[in-house]
Formats: sequence, structure tokens, C-alpha cells
Amino acid sequence: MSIDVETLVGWFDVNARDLPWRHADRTPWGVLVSEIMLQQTPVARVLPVWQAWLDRWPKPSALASETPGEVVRAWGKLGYPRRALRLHAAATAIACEHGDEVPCDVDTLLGLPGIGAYTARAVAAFAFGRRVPVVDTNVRRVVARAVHGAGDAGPPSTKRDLDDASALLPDGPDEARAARFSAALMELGALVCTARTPRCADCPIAATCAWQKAGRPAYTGPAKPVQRYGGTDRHVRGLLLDVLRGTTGPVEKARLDLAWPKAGQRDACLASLLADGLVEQTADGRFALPGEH
DNA sequence: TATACGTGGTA
DNA sequence: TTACCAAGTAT
Repeated sequence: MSIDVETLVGWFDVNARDLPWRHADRTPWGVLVSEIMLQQTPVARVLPVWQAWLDRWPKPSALASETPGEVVRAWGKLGYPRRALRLHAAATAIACEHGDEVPCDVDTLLGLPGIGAYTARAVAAFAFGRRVPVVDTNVRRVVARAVHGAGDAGPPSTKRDLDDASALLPDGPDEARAARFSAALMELGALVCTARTPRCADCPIAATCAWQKAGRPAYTGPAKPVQRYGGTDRHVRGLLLDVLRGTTGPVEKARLDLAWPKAGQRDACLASLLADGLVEQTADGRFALPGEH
């Protein structure tokens, strides 16, 4: 079972969300920033931060000229702040080694920090209109249902997932058409073929959907690991970093000690933040965001 | 391949 | 309230 290109792209023409990184005046840099911010973070939370970043740093070299700490601060509460560090490093590499222009080919993009299999292809497709398969969680779910008739995607398998998506892409000389199809596939997963409560009544490809034909069987694969947050190291790291985001200069350790009562876990998390380069220690023993002392 | 990595909205 | 979920990457 395949997915009809005309039908899906036609649906996308009418139903695509009006997102700024899709506007005609978008830049590859803007697309790259959006893709990094959207990794595991919902669109609604990315929107205002993306806008502020593009106003403030319209080119990679502009971001590269900031301290990493200032970039981490501007990342705010988007989550996974190592992304901010890596985006700063990617901007530096683009400014210094690629003439301040975002690379357009997948292999070069893959060489940049924070850019993996999904983001490299997303940038190639959405910023440059290249015909490359783009596989994210939405695409995996839509393919699992519409093509394979399963209730949901199983564990990721890079090669198989890529081959599945590649087989769906329209052929022909119009590469931008293939890129638009990929965007439509993702949008369908985000708006209609959702994880929890799919809106099959509104689905443009329900008539050919293998999952529909099979009677919408429940997902039978392995259970997905549940992520806890309260009390975890991720939680504590977030609390510590939040203290530093809220101040301009270095702070005393006593200040950080207020953020979490368990000393052992707190110190281990501070050490891991140091190791990640998200925090630095000053000569006098205080702590600050990187480059801010 | 499995696990660590933030944060907040929704059911 | 707990649990799931959100355009992944690095190790």
C-alpha cells in the first residue's frame, strides 16, 4: 500500500499550519534553527523563541559571536539545553567553515553538532527543496498505519524507516514536490494521524489506509519506555540551570544548594552540567553559564 | 540497541 | 494525579 501524492499534498495545500519557518521569505538558517528547537519540543512553545532568535541573530555568524552562556539563556525553558550549546557550535562551524551559509547537502549537515539523521534531511528538504526522505516520529506513525496497517510505529530502525519513507516519495525532476510531500506527511501526523486519538474522520487518505482496512487494530509492539521527570537528574539539572539563567554573573555554590535538597544528587548533577559545558566554574570557585565571567 | 537528556500541556 | 506525548541526538 502506498500513499497518493496528489491527495496528500492537496490536503496540505489547504490545511498546513501557517508557521513562520515555512513562509516564502524563510532562510535556510531560520529553517535550521526551527528544526533544532522542534526536537522533542511542541510547536507552540518554539514559536515565540524562534521569532526572537531570528530577530536577534539573523545569520549564523551573529549567533556565533555570542557567548555560549548567553545562547543558553536565550534558549529559555525550551528544554534539553545541550541543543542550545550544539546550535551555537553549529553556527560557529557554519560561519567559519561554510562562508556563513547553511550547507545544503545531507552529508555536510550531518557533520554539524546537534544535527542527526532527521534534522539533516529536514533542512535539505525544507530549506533547499531536495528530494531526500525525512523520517520523524510523525512520519513513522503515519507509515506504520497507512502503509503497514499497524496501530503505531514500533521501535525505530534507521535503515528500514528511511527505506519506507524513500519508497513513498514522488519520482521525477521536481525535487521540491518530493520535499513538499514529506512536509505533508509530517503535518498529517501532527494534525490528524496523531498518537493518542487519531482523527480518522478528517483524514484525506483514510480510503486507502491499511490500518483502516484492517479494522484499526491496537498497537501490539513492545511498550514504549515511560519517562519520569520529578526528582530525576534531568529535573535537578533543570533547576540548577534555571538559577544561572536568572542571573547575569557567577553565583556562589550556596545559591545553587538552595535549588535541591539532596546534596549528593545535586552535586552529581552540577558535575554533569560542568562536564557537558553547560556550566563553568570561575577561578574563585563560583559558577556561571559558559563564557560569562 | 538502549539510555540519558528538559519542560509543560492534555486526558 | 499519573501517564503520555511533543519535528531527536549522542553515546
